[in-house]
Amino acid sequence: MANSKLYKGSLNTIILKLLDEQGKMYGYEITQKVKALTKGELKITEGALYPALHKLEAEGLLEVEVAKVDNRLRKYYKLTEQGEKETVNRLAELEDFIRSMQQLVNPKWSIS
Amino acid sequence: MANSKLYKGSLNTIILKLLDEQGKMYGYEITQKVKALTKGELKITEGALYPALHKLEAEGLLEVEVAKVDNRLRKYYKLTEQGEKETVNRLAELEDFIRSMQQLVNPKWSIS
DNA sequence: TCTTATGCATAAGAAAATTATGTATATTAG
DNA sequence: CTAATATACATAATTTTCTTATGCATAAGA
Repeated sequence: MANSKLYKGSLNTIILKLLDEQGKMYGYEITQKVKALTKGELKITEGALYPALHKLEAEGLLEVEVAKVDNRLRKYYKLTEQGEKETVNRLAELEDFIRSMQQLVNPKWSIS
Repeated sequence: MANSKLYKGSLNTIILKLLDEQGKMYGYEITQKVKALTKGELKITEGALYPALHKLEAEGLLEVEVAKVDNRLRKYYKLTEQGEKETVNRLAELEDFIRSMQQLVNPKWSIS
């Protein structure tokens, strides 16, 4: 994997953002969605994802709903009310961060 | 600090990039430069910076030159030949990463 | 029938920060 | 004059957040 060491710290925000726009998602679905959106550039490993989901749930930002599809288990996660508020803050922070990174690595880029 | 948990993994590349364009810099100067470039958004802590510089030096990407200015010590770092090559690769990787993050958090943004 | 895909989970270890110190000199403000 | 801030380096303890390696189980495709 190319960017294996790069996205530390932003995984939680990515999860929140995806749930915010998709309504509800299950773990495996999240890994596939990220892979698709970034054209394979970013791959979320299960070892990172599941603990992250559990932690966000423990923090009260997510809630779970278990479903059984095709005899296989799925755990759908969605934002709680508190989760929606936090998503706004964390997304703003992440966007600022991305802007800052751009400023550092390539000041010629502009955002429109 | 706002983004304290966000820039993990990219510090090394930021250091390399700055040294690439500035020629040589010393540690404290790097912290100030990053603060200035990002308008205070990103603050590199000394606890992160100095070990990172030492590690990059140990990897053969940086070389040091000690100077005394105003009776105070300064350690100027600059890229080795190998460091310049690595900078190209790591910068490209970081730029890809930034693009991917944008794709995830704000697909409406475009880069020009 | 064997591999790949789907779907969850956790444990061990590594990487990369934060936080808290420590040392020392120079400058600025009260 | 003296206390606080800025400059300049460094490291140790701890925490956070990943990677890697497993493990279990069902479904689909070659």
